[in-house]
Amino acid sequence: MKKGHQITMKEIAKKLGVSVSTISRALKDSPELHPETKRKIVEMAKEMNYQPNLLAQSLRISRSKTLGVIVPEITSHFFASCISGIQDTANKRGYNVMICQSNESIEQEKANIRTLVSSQVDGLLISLSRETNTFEHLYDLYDREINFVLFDRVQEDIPVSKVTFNDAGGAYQVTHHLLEGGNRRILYVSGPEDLYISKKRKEGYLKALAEYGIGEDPSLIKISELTLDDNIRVANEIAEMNPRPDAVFCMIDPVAVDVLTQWKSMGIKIPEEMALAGFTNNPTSAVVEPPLTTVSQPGYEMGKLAVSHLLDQLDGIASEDPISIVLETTLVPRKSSQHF
Amino acid sequence: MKKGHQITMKEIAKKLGVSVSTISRALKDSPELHPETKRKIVEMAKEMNYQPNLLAQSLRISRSKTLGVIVPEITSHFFASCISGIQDTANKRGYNVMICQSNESIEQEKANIRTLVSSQVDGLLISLSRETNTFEHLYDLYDREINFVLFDRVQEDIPVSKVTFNDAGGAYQVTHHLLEGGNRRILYVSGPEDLYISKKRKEGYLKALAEYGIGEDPSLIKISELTLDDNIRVANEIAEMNPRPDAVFCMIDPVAVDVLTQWKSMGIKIPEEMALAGFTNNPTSAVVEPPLTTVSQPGYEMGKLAVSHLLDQLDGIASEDPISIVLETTLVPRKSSQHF
DNA sequence: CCTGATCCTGCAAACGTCTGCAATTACGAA
DNA sequence: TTCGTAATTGCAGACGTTTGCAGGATCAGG
Repeated sequence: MKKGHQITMKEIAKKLGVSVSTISRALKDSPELHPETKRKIVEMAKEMNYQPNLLAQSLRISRSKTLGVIVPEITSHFFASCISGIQDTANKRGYNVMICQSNESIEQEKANIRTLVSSQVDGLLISLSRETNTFEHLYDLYDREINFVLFDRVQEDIPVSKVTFNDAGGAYQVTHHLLEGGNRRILYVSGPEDLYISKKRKEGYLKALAEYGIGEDPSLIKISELTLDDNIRVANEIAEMNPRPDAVFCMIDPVAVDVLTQWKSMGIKIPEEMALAGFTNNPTSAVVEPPLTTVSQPGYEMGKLAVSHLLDQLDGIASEDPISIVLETTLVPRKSSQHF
Repeated sequence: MKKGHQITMKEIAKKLGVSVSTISRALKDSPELHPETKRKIVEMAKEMNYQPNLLAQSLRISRSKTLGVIVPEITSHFFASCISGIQDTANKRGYNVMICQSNESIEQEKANIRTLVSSQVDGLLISLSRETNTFEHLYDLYDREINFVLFDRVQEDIPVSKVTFNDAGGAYQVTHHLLEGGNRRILYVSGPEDLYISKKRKEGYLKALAEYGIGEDPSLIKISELTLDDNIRVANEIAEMNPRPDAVFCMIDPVAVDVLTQWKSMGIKIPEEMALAGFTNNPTSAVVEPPLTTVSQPGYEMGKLAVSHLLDQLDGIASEDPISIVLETTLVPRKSSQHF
């Protein structure tokens, strides 16, 4: 199987004895062309199965009609949903999408940015990696006036548009729910502390506690590296606490699921012995036993909004000033939190 | 924020008072250049933060170093894993990847092919949509000598390379496992009959039965459209059967999970009343209660192999003759199948 | 029959890069 | 000093499109 050969305008032109410019005009339905000529060309193009060379086109008009997307990992259901929303919306508006994953590595993230920029994408949608705690590469994009929008895992200070969930609000909802259920000693399992969502969700957690007159108790905050091993470590540590907390709120569902599984293997009964809750509403959370109380974040919607705003910026519809879009989350109460 | 401006070779050339061709040669480390000139240029390029315009480059050499990927849906964990494998491997070999989803629609699939071809991808990796039961668009690619490889959801007759799982083998494994467990009346929940995997898995199911001297029983085969509603319908139908089957083997995990959930809500005990098994080993299957017996398909590996072979073809390393790579699956026995 | 307008089409340059070839310079040897 | 050769650089055309401009044809009106 050899390198496929694509029909070009030149070949259509030769076949019909007209110039390439005429072909070009015919195919974009220019009004300054004789209808008959146009008809013949369009017909011939279809017959020869002509497909425009987007590369050449992009080069000429210096717009690629392509967007770049960088997510930490595609295999996460949440990010996959975001991507899905981005794709569908971008396609509807005539844009293609190049997707990269940083695999939670800042170096990979930088490399992704480089290739996407080299590929002349018209704009970028970025969700930062876990490792990303320095932001020169983003400021660099900013300085070069390359359009981009941050979503979900954002950096707050940089003056570009961002789409986030109301993470603090979601954490507040779930903590409040646990408090209402009668739980008072509520433990928060956080991710690494410099993560945007770690901070925000802790904020909401503390706010809910405060409303019940409960102050921050360092012994009721644990930090996991978010790996399976570390989640198990945390689960074990909690199991050994004396007294144990009434309830445990994990920053993300996978942690809660790992903790739950570990506890089940130790014979700890949930929710009888402790209440448990997560965050994100992964598909998994609905089917574990007991079903996991969590907070739902519509990823598809987030992707859609992020890309819509980026395209509005590119098309000059949106104002040039960066905005911050905050999506609300919804509490999904399930059996795992029915402790009392 | 205005359209970002990229540094070009021309600007470096002007700044240094040399020609563009010299810049080009310096940047690709041509040996026919004075070392000193080369050094100066490379230095200046770095200082000005020059990034090559991949579009122009691709146009010039008529190779885009980009591959196109089409999957039915990104949000499926299995396909996300494939994509991940494809990405990592492609990047390692200097290729970029454009990902599209067909959303299980043949029209979308065709549209995806069109845009990817227009984008001058060097090759395609395609997993067919559920709707795809006509294949002109693939033969068209073939006729135009565009390299592509089919994976997972393939069409058998078309003379291109394919990467699949031993679906029949996997179904055999799981059916055999159920038989060994003492089950005899084993019901198979299939997907739409024209689907490649529906057929293959049925094949393995029947083969295992045959080895136990059991023939095909049409009343023990149900077909689901693979939607939630239809899975529930099937679950109900099975529940109402009299006598019920000993065991149920679902073509894919999500069906098994839906069925399980429905049965639990009806108070049917699994595996006490019936054994249950799925296929694919989704993350969900490990955490449902009871954990679901299934067959694991390493998607990351599949993606890796598919893209490796495609790149080998492109680079002329692999023979031009299409090959068929078949990956073996592994039985993952869990509690849901411990009926007797 | 002339003039001007209108309609249609082609020429050529441009987008940014690569590369065969020609041109220039430098250098050593005779 | 004069060549020949090698080393270094530039020119120009190409990849496939798009588009401003100019040119040719046609036509109507005077």
